[in-house]
Amino acid sequence: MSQNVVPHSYFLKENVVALAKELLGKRVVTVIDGERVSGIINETEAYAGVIDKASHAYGNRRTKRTEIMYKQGGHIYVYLCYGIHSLLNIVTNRRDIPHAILIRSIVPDFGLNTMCDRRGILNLKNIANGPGKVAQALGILPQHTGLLLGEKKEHEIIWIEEGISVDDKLIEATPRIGIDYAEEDKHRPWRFVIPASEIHKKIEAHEN
DNA sequence: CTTTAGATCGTCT
DNA sequence: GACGATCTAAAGG
Repeated sequence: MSQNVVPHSYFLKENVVALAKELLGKRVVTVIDGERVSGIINETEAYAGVIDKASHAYGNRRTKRTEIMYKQGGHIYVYLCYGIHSLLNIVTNRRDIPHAILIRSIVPDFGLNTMCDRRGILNLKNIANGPGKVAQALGILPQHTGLLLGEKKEHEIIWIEEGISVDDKLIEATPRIGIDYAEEDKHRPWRFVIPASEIHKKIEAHEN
């Protein structure tokens, strides 16, 4: 069932922007609280560390919170935003290069019931289309910071699978969301999106 | 459909 | 002490 797992070494790649784009179409899987759920990634943002004013690690900022970003690629960084929302990031690049990719949206393809329970009943279409919703649907919390992709810890595990192929022409690149403070870096087109409808087509075609 | 306000707390200044 | 890599409900058009 879990063939085509992407090894965490995949996230050692240097180009975080290219990597964020490549993540589209891949599948995130979690087993947390004994519940397995997964979804196809359809929106990401790249955060280019030291040189990127939108990044928590801008200017080589090293604090207790950002320390995880300086580990090798493939680690999980979960940021608590507005005191309420957990945001799921994957650290990339080699040790001491604090790059990260924010997963902003997934199209659920397994464990819909569990996701609905975790989120509270809502429009199925909007169950994981936003960074806070993604983490909540997957059962991810700030305490999961430090997990390495594919490595089980206390019966909890998160990994990435190849998922589905995506047509490059469907990918839209836009400025990142919610980073007005980032001055000249706020316009960089480092957010990548595929319409959820396109993912649905692929998922259905695959099942038939 | 769009706009707006309120929730809520760890982190850094 | 201020402020977020956000979401929702409610109110208005």
